[in-house]
Amino acid sequence: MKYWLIKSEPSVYSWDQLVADGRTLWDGVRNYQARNNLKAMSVDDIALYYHSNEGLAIVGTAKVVREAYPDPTIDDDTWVAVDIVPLSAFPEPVTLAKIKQEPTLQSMALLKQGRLSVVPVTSEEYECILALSKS
DNA sequence: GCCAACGTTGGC
DNA sequence: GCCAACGTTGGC
Repeated sequence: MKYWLIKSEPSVYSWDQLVADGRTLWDGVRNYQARNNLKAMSVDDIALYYHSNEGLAIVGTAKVVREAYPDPTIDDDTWVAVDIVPLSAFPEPVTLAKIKQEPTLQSMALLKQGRLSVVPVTSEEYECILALSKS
């Protein structure tokens, strides 16, 4: 079991939209590092769902239900997509500001590599964020 | 809306 | 193969 964090701009595809759809394909990744992270995902891995640009917070968790396959939105098998379903919505969104204040989370890939849209999360970081989401 | 960070492209 | 120029992302 691995943990990830995936970013989406709410104006493009929000958490609410994911919940409404029940399932979606995570496509459109055009960055090699992010692509490699997508490829490293396994079924049942959990991804924290982060709203970038607006919200600036992790709002819930999603589960990987299909491993990387060629991105159907582009005619180039360099790029891949995965399928995810919503798992649980956070009672309290965990904001970026909060993450920056938390000593345990200082080394998160989210902070180190701000521009990467798919980043790995350690189990320690995951547990910490989960705890913050309940406060 | 601005700007910093950083990945990618292309000329040499 | 290096590095400058450029484009994109995302926080503020």
